Amino acid sequence: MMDKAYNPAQHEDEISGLWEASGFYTPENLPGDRTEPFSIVLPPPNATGTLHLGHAMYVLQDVMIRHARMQGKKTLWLPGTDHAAIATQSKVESMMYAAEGKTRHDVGREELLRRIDAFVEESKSTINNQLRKMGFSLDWTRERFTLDPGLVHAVQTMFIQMANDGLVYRGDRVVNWDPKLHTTVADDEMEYKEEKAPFYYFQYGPFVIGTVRPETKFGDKYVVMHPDDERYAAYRHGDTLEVEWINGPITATIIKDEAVDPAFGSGVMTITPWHTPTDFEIAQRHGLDKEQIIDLDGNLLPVAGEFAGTHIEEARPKIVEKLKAKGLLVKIDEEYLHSIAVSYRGGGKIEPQIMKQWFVAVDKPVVAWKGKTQTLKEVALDVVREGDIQIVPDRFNKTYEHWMENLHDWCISRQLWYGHRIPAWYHSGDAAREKPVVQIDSPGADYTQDEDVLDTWFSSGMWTFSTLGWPQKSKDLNTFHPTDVLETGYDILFFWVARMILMTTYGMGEIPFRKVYLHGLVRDKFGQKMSKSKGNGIDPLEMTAKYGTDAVRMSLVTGTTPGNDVRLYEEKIANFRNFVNKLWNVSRFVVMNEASAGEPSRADRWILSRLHALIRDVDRAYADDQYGQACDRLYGFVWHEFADWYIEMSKLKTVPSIKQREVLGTVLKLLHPVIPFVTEVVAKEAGMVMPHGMLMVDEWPHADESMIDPALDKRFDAIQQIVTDVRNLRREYRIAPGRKLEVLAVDMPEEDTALIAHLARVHFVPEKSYTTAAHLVSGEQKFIIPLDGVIDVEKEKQRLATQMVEVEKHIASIADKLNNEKFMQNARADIVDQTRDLHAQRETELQQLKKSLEALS
RNA sequence: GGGCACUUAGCUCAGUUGGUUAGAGCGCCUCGUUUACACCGAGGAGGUCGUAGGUUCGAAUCCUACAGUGCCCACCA
Repeated sequence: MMDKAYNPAQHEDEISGLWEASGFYTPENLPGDRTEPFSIVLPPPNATGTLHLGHAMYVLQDVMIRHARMQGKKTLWLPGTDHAAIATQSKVESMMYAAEGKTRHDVGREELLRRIDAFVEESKSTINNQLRKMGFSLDWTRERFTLDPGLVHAVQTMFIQMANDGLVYRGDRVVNWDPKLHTTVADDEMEYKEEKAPFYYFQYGPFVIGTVRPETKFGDKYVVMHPDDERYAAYRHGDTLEVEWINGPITATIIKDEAVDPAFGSGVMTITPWHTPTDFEIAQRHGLDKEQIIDLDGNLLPVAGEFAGTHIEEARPKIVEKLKAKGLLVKIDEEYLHSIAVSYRGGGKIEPQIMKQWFVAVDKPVVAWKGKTQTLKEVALDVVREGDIQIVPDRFNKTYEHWMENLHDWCISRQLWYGHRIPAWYHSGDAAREKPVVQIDSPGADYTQDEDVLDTWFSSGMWTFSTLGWPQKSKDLNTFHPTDVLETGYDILFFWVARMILMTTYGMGEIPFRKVYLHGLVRDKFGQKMSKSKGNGIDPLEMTAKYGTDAVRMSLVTGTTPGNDVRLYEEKIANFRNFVNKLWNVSRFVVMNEASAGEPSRADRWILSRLHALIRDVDRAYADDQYGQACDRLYGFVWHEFADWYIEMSKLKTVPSIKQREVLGTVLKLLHPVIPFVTEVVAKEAGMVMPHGMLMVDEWPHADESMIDPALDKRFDAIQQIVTDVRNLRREYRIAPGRKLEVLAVDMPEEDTALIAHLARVHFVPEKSYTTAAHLVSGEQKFIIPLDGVIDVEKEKQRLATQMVEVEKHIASIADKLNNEKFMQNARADIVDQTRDLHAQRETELQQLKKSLEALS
């Protein structure tokens, strides 16, 4: 027997168990003859602990998968986790440091990796439990991890293939070095912080140069200015001059380059190619020398002379002091505001360095695509521009293109221990490590492997196909690749989505997915971003325990639109808990009532009309990726059409409603992708006939548009309006509930008046009228302008005149029948006035309309 | 500096191709316990749809400008 209120905790585990035991999460086990595949790979959460509410947005994928499964598709939703090299290693390192005061160098590579593995195992199991708890229909038999042997093999294969094609190369480039974490950091793993810092102006020969970082200036022997700068026209490119500098005289060379902004400072600068990307580019353009000034720990090198070995922060004021003593300090601007780059993860100040690193060449034409040999970048742009990949919402197309167009070669080596170790080997005789041998196994005893690991996005870039068996030509790849949708947050469009497109078009020769659906960020009560690193994530389990998984799921789906942020808070979840309970009770009512037989009533035909309109609208919403709208529509139908009217009507014994079960069954199916638990429970309780006894694999309803009857819908709108009006009338004039109220029937079929009579407890007096007396009495009279544009103005006027007479008559008649003092005195005058006003208003409208119609013709 | 989005009820937000009276939930007020549901029902108050122009018979919706908010990208020595 069904309880009065739905208790999620009582059912969810059982239902989960049922689903999993069925094996239907695995496509091969699905019933029926399914040929059309539908696949999604789960964006792998980082194996760094637990999931937060941001991850709960995965629910959209479950909605898509469950929907497709009910449509009879061969559905695969593949789960897995990401080793997230830098995030995981730094998390374990900091836990280790906090607990034992040990660093990775104290325990060594092997022990650290052992600890990380243990931590990751625990994380994975926590994460998987959370995913199960959310009711996600993931195929656990295909679970993957980016460091699984198969995936390691795939990553190595890809690296080697790219190296052979010349797409992966080793070179000296400026990289973002994090002196704290001792690794390079990707461009998009940095963030900029505003900082106020003293800006120093120094005399450099005849010039004045400005800098916030005097400690980098030791080796500056190039002085650069814009070629068109009139002030320095006397100096020619390549001229040399002697200048007095920090540690004595130096020979400076004049360089003219357009990168210099003449309007900034003096329009002259000296450059430090080793530690500034822009300077590096200038140096490359002119073939200038580059010299390292700062070491990897942030200490000054011998070039600094007396300052060698000093940390830069410590050295800076001393250098300024020295320059001042030499009379080279011109002035200091203390209010200078500039932004400094810090590492996303560790928060260390980024120090650009020239280092030997591995790169992916994005501008090298080696990718065979659509019969042409193109660059990685060109292909990645092409697939989006040509619509092979659709980005939802499409405004992100521009963002994507802009980013892709400006992409530089991608640095993929990281000085970490955890991750995919680079399959490159150096001979002991090659001290400079300039001739790496790229292959999986060691070429021999004289070789040592590269110590670095790959950027974690290198392996996650391969996620759609490495998980399906690549480089083997597996059956899964054949069936499920390209995947149908990639659903993820817009915040990792660049990090991940773009890289998947680069890697997959090259590696597979096909797109990774047909559609990218980007959701917004889930923000907390205060609009704060819930992020992996900030640790302000809310535990989804807490909410599911309190309000039920369905309520959490629905509150994440309803009211969300693609690409827009979602704010989630407890009241919202509570509201959907109420909805779930409403559905439960509607079902309870239906189940408790014997199904009646006979001819469908007008109410039956109405609810079926509404139901099929609902299916149509939900289908449209799904097709347009408007999941929020689908939910909204379902919410409204269940509560305000099915429960408030149809069920209420069915309580009147005189209005048989025999479609209760049918409607309920359809509604359960439509709601199942969003709120799978309660719908599954109710379907069982209601004894619905389902394949394998499970709603999960039942058929998605089909919208029969011939069932939709707009005239009937309109009629019922009117009926509902009249009932409401009459109820108001009753209240207004304090007519006792027991007392019958007589109103005029208006061009209305017997069936309708009967319904109104019951719902509003009125007695109808048949009489001809333009509209209903109930409308008139409650002051709700409205004139509808026909939209077909065919209006007989004279006839309409005539009609209005007649109506005025009728109105007077009606009012007299109603008043008599009501026999109510107050009504007699007040209402009568009011209504007559009101009707006159409307009459006048209508006249004006008609004149205007006439004019415009004439103007048109 | 470049780009994108947002601005609708007290709060959080829907409103896709312009079209009857701009919606929902929460909150607030009134009434109500008729056995599906108080995790409820009936009703109500509350909106110059950021501002100013324009297009149109008709604009929250399209166009222009402006203001405020948020985000992304780039970054100057």
